[in-house]
Amino acid sequence: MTKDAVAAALDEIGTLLGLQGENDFKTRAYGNAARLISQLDGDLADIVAKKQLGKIRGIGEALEEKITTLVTTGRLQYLEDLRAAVPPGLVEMLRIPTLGTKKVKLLHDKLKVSTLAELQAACDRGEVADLAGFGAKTQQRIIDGIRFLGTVGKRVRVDQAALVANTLLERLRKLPGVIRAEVCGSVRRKKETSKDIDILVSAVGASPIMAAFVAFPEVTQIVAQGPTKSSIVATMQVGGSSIVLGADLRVVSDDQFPYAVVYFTGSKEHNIRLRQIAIEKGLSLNEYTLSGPRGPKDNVKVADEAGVYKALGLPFIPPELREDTGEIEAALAGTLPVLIEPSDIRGVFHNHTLASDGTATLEQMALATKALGYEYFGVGDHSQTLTIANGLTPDRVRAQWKEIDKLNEKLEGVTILKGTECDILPDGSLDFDDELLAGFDYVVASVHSHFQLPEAEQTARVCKALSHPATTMLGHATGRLLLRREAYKIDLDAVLKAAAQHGKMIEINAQPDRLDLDWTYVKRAKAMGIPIVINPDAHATDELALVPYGINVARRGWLTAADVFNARSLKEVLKELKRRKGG
DNA sequence: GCCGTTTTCGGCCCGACTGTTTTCAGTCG
Repeated sequence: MTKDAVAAALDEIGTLLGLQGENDFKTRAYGNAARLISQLDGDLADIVAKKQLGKIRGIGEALEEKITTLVTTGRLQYLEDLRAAVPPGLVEMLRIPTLGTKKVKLLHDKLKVSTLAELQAACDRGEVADLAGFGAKTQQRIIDGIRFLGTVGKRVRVDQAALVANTLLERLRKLPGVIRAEVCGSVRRKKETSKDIDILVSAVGASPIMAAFVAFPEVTQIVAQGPTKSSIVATMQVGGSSIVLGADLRVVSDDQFPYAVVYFTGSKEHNIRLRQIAIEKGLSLNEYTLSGPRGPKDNVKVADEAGVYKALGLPFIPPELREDTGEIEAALAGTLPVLIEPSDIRGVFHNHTLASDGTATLEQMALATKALGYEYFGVGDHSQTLTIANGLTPDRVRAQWKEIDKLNEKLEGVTILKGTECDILPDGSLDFDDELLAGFDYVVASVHSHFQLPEAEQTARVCKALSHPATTMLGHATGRLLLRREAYKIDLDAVLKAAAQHGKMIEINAQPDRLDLDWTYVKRAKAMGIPIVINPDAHATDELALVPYGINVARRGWLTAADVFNARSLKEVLKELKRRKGG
């Protein structure tokens, strides 16, 4: 059973226990364990086999036993019993905003509702409003919640969230009285998807800002509006589709801003660790202040976010690392990585031109690459089998090589590299013969077909492609399309092992709907010494600018410039590619 | 459920907002 599957099972146990009225701390322990497992470094099966699970802070005897059973047998009677005892409709009800486990349990116990339809009917009859602790407004919120389930509360991609967040941020910055304003939350931590937007503002007076905020043209619903906090739903139309996303605004005084920006950037788990460190120092950290044991007169005053970390005895921790996956320990030990920056990138390898399914010529793409300040443009058009994307036949490949040689004589300040995005065929072989493959500067091997293979076959297929001497790097390792298509079933830990064994690189595909390899595996790949390549997979000149989305993933995966192959200069890249070809 | 320089019990981060109460529980982050 994979980490994600184990984590999902633990999360489900926590939810089901909550719906049975189990105490919050117990249910939270399961949720916490789910997070620990999903973000675990190293191979879960190994850790289980070596009985090392109990050493993880937050996993005790009971969880170790349940996780071990899940990993070794693929099932857990305890979970199946819970599923049998709790109607699945109750879990669905939790997706309604303002409904948590306690209210759902009460609705089920008192009104005998077990499905969304039954809950809707009970609301229509006015029965919910009559329940103790409920009322007319709560009933209306539930009715609205059921109606909006399809749109509000869904996650959106980071590029979409950033667009809405920055639109609101720019409007806020123009308001009179606003001193500092920042997007916080998962958008600032550069997570691949976001459930909502958090914006923090410091100002002299909060109420005019709140009033202006809820009246912004993007605001389609006001969920809550208080003196310092408001929640709204924002809607924006982009390219024919609409983005619907919740946004919270908090307004604080300017001396509270540094503490608040830490607090609202999160993650929640990171904040809890910071608060514990404060307690160990006899201090108390909340979103407004860092106070000492004798109250306000002991308050530690700082000017900015870095000052908060310094006061806790820590170096500044970049937002991308704030997930409580070891960054606190690294900060305490002084071993935080110097994360890669967009400006470290010197070129790109995986891109398409008009020759396959791109929209620009080789020359246009190369010049656009140069305009971004890069030294090399690697073309990686599709290979012959991928006819739907106009994959290149061997003859067309040789013609493209000639064109590249000509362009390289003519162009200044940018060099075109001869690459291919070569299909990994169902049996794991590559889509060109060895002689042709040897003529490329490098080969990006990718899966574009047969996504439904059983996990063992899919894994063997990709591992075989990685063992091919011509393969340089693996493209989009899981084929996932965020929020649209699941990753194909594959044992990524086995793939990483194969890459390490054969000395191959792995791509971070920077397309915002891919961001594949996922950051949790990027971190593990680094630990295994696997070089990472950040590729825009550009099909048009403007898509070359997607590289920063890949940088986000690299930073969340703790990568430094030294860990990323295309942070190397053209000279170094050519030397390494030549070495790999045995020359 | 977990955890331990208050160690096998009794805590577990903490504040804003809402809706229901008339002092607080639930939800959310």
